[in-house]
Amino acid sequence: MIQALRGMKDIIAPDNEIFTYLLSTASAIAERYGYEYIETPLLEETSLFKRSVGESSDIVGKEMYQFIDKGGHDVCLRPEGTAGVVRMFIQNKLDKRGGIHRFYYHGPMFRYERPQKGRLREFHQFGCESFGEESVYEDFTIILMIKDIFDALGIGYTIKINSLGCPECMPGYRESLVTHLNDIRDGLCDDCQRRIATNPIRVLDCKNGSCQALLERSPVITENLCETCDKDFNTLLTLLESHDLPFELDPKLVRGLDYYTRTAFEFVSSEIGAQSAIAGGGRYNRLVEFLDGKPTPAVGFALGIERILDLVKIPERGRNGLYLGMMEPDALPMIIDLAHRKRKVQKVFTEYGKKSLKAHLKAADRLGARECAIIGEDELKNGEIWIKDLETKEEKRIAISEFD
RNA sequence: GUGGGUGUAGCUCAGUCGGUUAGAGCGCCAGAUUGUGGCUCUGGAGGUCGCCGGUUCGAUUCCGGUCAUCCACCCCA
Repeated sequence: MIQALRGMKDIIAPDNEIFTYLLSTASAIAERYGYEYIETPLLEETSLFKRSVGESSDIVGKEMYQFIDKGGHDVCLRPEGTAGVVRMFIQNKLDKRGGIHRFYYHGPMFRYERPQKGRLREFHQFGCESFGEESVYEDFTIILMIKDIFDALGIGYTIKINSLGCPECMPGYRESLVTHLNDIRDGLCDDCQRRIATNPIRVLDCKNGSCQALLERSPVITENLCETCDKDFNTLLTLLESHDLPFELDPKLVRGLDYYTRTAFEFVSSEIGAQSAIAGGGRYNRLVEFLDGKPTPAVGFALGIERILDLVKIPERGRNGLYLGMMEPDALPMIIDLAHRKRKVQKVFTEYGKKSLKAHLKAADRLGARECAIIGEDELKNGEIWIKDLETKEEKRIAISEFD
């Protein structure tokens, strides 16, 4: 038997309904915030991710589905969504056009990891990217939008937030951090010793207990921000407070992707196991420039659909649709015609086989239909159809021509 | 990449200290006076006991390998 590849899942009942409900809910909210739908290719040139996500990241270093295509091009399945949207933004010269551009997207992402709860090799994200808006109020608004989405889906969360500074304050901080890290170098794990050279900021969120103990006296990023970054960060925190958003400061929150500047945040849930980040994002003012575009401030986020699937509370849906069946084979053509007519306005189930009334009712019930309409011997003779409302139990018999 | 758990009916799981026809609940199908769903009762269908190999007179059961899956580390949404 051929089965789906490791870490890849079919989205079937009951998840399929939650999946589409989630997407339509999130999309509707994004639209209200002025975002427009965008779709970008699943396959991109590998260098796009090397330059945006960062070669030092695990995602690019060891988790990409990367291969050489028949034309000899180094390509890979996208491991995340932001890079492709930024590429699209630049390629279409939207950076030169100026103004504000806001996009939302959703679709599959691919990372070659060991699967576990909340972590698949093919998984789905819903994300938003806002280009051209420098104001920290945009950072806040995007967080507010995520709140609206999770509230609409009935999902609880807390927010972890940090500021990673900007080109003005980050280099100075990085330098003092590296100095400190070199002092404690011998006590750090192998990974961290390597990170001092490649990406010292990442040492901060090392999960190794002994590293964390040594890091206690290391300089704190939020205490070393430049005036602008500090002011913005405080504005953001004040806004979060005044809107009752449950957040906690986390100076060790370093987004795993290299392109973030200033605001970095993560929405976490305590109900879903070790992979607790259900959404993450932040500001990435430098990324457009890194990818050869005109410097453009940007902020965005992505949420992991599979991670929140079990948390979504979907509104109860009652019986819906019409079930059509017959007890006399001669009536089948009428059923087919009627179904076609009815489908212009509602959901219709048709049964092609001759069945007892009891079997029809049972089938209609199981399908969740609201009405069960049957043509039997008597009805066929009189050009009528028998209809029962499965909820109110009301029954009636009317002329087929008048059934509409 | 590392560690641990699990693979028996469509689903959730029992069970076999190695021995004839491998079980339950749910689900499915059919009946319970002829054309009335959900509840109840009765009956029925459905399983190469993940796969390969070893030990044995004999393996679903023991051993090894393999694959899959789950959980955790790591990583991240």
